[in-house]
Amino acid sequence: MPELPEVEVTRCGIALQVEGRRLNRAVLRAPTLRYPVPPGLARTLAGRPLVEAKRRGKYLLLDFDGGHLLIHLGMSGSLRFVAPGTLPQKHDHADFVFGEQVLRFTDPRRFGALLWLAGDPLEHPLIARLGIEPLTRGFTPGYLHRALQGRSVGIKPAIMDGGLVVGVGNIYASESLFDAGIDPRTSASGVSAARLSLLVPAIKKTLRAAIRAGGSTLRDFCGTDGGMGDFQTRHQVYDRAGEPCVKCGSPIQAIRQGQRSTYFCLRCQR
DNA sequence: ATGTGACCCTGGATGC
DNA sequence: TGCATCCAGGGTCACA
Repeated sequence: MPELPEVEVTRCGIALQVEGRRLNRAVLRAPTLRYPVPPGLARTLAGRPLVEAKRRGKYLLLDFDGGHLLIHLGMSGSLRFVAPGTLPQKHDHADFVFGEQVLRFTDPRRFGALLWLAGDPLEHPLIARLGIEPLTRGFTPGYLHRALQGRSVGIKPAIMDGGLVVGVGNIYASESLFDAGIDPRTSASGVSAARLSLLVPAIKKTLRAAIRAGGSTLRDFCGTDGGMGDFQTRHQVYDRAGEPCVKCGSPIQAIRQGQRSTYFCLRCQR
């Protein structure tokens, strides 16, 4: 589920609910997710105030007094506030208790991660090599043009490469390329500067729209109901194979690129 | 350095 | 109903 917008909405909900509060207790039920969960993590966290909830790419960085809790949601992870005393279900791997607020980590596929970083999080190997944040001023057509020099891979897998730009996942890569009218199979270095000047705003627009839509359900996320809403139900191409293109009506194509599904319109994307 | 594929894990959908 | 197969929004790693 989680692409950058959902991670950002999650970060925002955590900031609103528990930033500045003390974590009384953590319950870790899974010894291993994508990586081993540090054995002493619950003890490490107990009693520390949460200074700030940050995000880098799809990584959540919860800055506690004296260290950083790094959380990645993987493909199936989520963080929800649940009422105290709510019984954990099968895939509820962690609870972070802030007084009456219980933040619960759920991840059926266990591709997520919980790590404790005592040092500078920006120097951690998982963070250090990440590319630029797409919603910053530095992410420009010129930046992307330089980053794609000499890259022969398709433009779609290229913009999903977290070493170039973070947070553009499989859904929004297809959506952004549709918005910009670019064929996802075009080699990355072969996309003209003029078209990159369409693509960069398209990526920003797509991500911002998804965050806003998620933001409209923020109260749900912050409340007890846990529903994060359906801010990704309005895809133009993703998961719409064979259905008519919203612009021209021709059937949406589905192909595989690098073991991932890509959706696009043959007529609108060249 | 870049590109490709395997792999991590569980569950849901589909087909025989 | 049961079983096999494939697919899924993430990312890392080994290897050509």
